[in-house]
This record gives sequence, structure tokens and C-alpha cells, in this order.
Amino acid sequence: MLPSSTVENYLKAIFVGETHLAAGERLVPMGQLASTLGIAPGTATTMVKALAESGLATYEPYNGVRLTSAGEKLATRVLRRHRLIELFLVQVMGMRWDEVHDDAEQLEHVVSDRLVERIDDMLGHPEVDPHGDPIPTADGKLVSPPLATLLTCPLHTPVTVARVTDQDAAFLRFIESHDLKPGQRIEVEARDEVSDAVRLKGPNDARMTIGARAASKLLVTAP
Amino acid sequence: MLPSSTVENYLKAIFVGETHLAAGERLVPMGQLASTLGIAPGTATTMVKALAESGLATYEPYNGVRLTSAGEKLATRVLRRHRLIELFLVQVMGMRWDEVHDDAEQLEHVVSDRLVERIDDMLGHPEVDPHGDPIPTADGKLVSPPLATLLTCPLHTPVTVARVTDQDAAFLRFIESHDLKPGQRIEVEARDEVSDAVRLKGPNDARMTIGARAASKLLVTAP
DNA sequence: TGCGTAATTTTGATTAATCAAAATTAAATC
DNA sequence: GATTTAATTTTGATTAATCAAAATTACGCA
Repeated sequence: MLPSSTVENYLKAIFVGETHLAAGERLVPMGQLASTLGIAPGTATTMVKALAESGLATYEPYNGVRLTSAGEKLATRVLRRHRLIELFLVQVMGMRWDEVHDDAEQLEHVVSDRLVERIDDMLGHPEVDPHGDPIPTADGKLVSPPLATLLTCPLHTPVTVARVTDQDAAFLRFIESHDLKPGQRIEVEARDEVSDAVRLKGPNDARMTIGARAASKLLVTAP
Repeated sequence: MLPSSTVENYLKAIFVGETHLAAGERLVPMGQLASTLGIAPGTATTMVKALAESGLATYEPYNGVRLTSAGEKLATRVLRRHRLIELFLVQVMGMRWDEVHDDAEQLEHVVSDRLVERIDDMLGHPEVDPHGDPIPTADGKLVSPPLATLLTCPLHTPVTVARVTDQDAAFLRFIESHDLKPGQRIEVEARDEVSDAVRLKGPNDARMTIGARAASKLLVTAP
């Protein structure tokens, strides 16, 4: 029984939910799952029980859900397709990086393995998508090196933007227009708790100040 | 309310069903619709009533179904996407013409208008897909010049293969391996009712004999 | 013109995915 | 520790799409 688009979306959401878990936590809460999928809480409960029934997830009532290795395998397959498609749409189809997410969200559920591998070949087996998100290998392996954010990296030290963890189009356009896309060398000059702000020196020594919430979405390579 | 994949498939099936109708007929019979969609007859009846309800089709109980102009418009949009995608998969992705149908069948329901138009631009606004099927324009116009088949074209007269009206992979590979793809110049040398056979002279003066059923699937431009 | 066959429609059920709202459980506060 | 609050689960319904099998209608033919 191959998974429906709905099941694939649940698996993906649980998978990324797990990666956002605080250290030590092991289960994604139902409420979070429901809200990232935009469904009613009761629906999530019902569906997760079904996932557990078919061996794709482990469900602990009132505590949350976690993927089994079978579930993880499927989830990384979906992520692989999604990220390869995003990169394909940018590199080959000439679309902007802020407009490919929705298309990829649909296409990821219908592209054949044959087509995905053609895309992978055509792109030269890339390791990351346009946002810097790592692309799982065909056999489900996903390496995501631990990265600092602009809130945690050292001050006055050049770092390279590696990843932008927000797919919102307006945010992505902001990042692009301020030369903060993955690959750019930047430096944090100051952080201020009170004003909730982070001052940066971008490429060409451009100065800018962004909010802490935005800063936390920019991942950079340690020094 | 945008149409579901299922509705799009019904519209497409009715549309092509209409084109296969004998001259003078106006309605696609339910049985035919059900069998091309691979569903039970009762299901087709139920669904077609719903299509009529939403103004996409005209339904005459016991007689059949026909698209309204609204239904036709949607059907040609789906056909446009399908055919552009098939050509894209062959031309850009380097897939074989006999393996693109199934992918296109899925992709046609999820590609955005933006992506379709990118594909159309990239291909230079093509008029036909790899099988010679005409591609509807963005505003729903579809011109399909009346073509002869290898059963109806004049004997001993060079003609050009224009269209292959069967998506079966094995059949398409046969056509390709005998140099009978759209664009090739060929000539019918003889037809025999009794043996149900058609003798052809292909490119490079290659001789071959094919069955009438196969011959009827090869459309050619009048002399 | 009536009868049998074939096509079509109805009927009753099923599955997947969903919601709203009620009921329950766990956590947090006092 | 008792009580309020927040999260979660249950319950009862709904919608889209489907099937199998029974009932009906139309059509060809003798």
C-alpha cells in the first residue's frame, strides 16, 4: 500500500517536528502537529493512530508521536523529492527561490522515482536545496551538520550563511534583497536583548539590523 | 471550487470520448466513459450527474454525456498541461517518448499555471506533443486538422506521419523501432481486407506489414 | 409486438479524510 | 492538595469517490 499524499504530509511534518524538538525530548506533541498541518487536533489524533497501526509511527496518548524507522524512511524520501524539485525549479526552470515552495509541495507527491533520479542526475547530485536545506540521499540518509544561528554564533567573526529555515516568500525576498542568501559572508556586530535586535555587517560592508526572530532563522557555518 | 484530479480525469475522458464519436453522434455513452476511466458503470452515472449539477456537462439519462463550454474549457486546460508536460519530459528531461505518459498523467493535476507557462516558453510554444497530439492554447483553443489514417489515405502516395493515437509503451517502441514516428515520410503500398494487413514502405525504402488495427492508429497528413 | 439481452441507473455500503463540539486527562496555579 | 486551564481524545457527522449487486430501461430481433 503506497502512502497517500496526506500520509506523506503527516510523515514529513512529524519528521521535521522531531528535528525541532528541544534536546532530550522525543515526541512531537499533537497540538504542534495539528497546527503545522493546519488541521483540527482531533483529526491529528485519529490519523496518528492509523499511522501507528501501520507501523510508521509510535504513538503515546497525551504525549505525542515519533516516527519508526519505516516512517522515517518514507519521510526522507518525501523530503528528498521536495528539495530536489525546489532546486530543479530554480536552476533549470529559472523560477525565483521564493516562489518554488508551493509547486514543490504538490509535485513531491506525484513525481516518479525515474523522474526524480533524472532530476538528481541533471543537477549533479546536489547536497542542498536553494534554502540550504540538505537533500537526503536515495537510500534515505540525511546529514545535517549542527549549525549556529545568528543568535548563537560568535560576535565579530566572519561566518557564512548556510541555511534559511523559513519558506515564507516575503521573508525570502527580504533575505535576497539584503544579500543574505546561503553562501554570503557576514558578521554579527552586536546583539541586544532589550530591543530584541541583531546588528549585522553584510557583504560589501553593508550594515543592517534585524529582529531576533528573523536572526534565528539564518543558520551559519561555525567560524 | 477548483476541480479535483478525479473531476479533471472525467472531463478529459469525456472530451476525448466526444472526438471519437461517429459523425452525427453527440453524446458519450456511460459505458464507454466507465471503461476508459476503469471504474464501475454506476460510479460514472453518479459522477456525471454531479458534473451536470455543477454546469460542466450535459447529461441525458440512458443516452450519455457531453461537455458544456465550461467543461470543455477545463478539459482543454488539462490536455494542454498533459501534452506540454509530455513534450517537456522528452525534450528537456531526456526521457523516452514511450515512458512519459504515466508521469504526465499525474503531473497534469498539480502543476501551477506559472510552471506550465514556464514550460511552454522553454519549449518555444510548441503546437504538438511527442505523439503529434495538438496542444491547446492557454485560452483553450484546440485546432486538430482532420487527418487520414493508414487505412484511409491514398495508396502509392508519399505521406508524412503526423500523429500516433495510442499511448501504450510497447506500441510506441514498435513505432519508433520501425522509423514510423511523427515526421517520417512513408507510403502505403497495399491493403488487404482478408488478411487484415497493410503493407508499407518506410524511410530508407524499408518494407513492412502491419495489422489494420495498428494502421488505424497512425495518422498522416494528406498527400 | 413481445421477449430477452445488454446497457444504465439505483440502492446500500465502504473507505479516507476531515470538522465541531463534548468529554476527558494532564499540567499549572494558588 | 484542590481547582482552574490547557491539551488531547472521543463522538457523531460530513464529503468525495468508489463498489457490488439489484432494479430498471432500451433495443434488437424473431
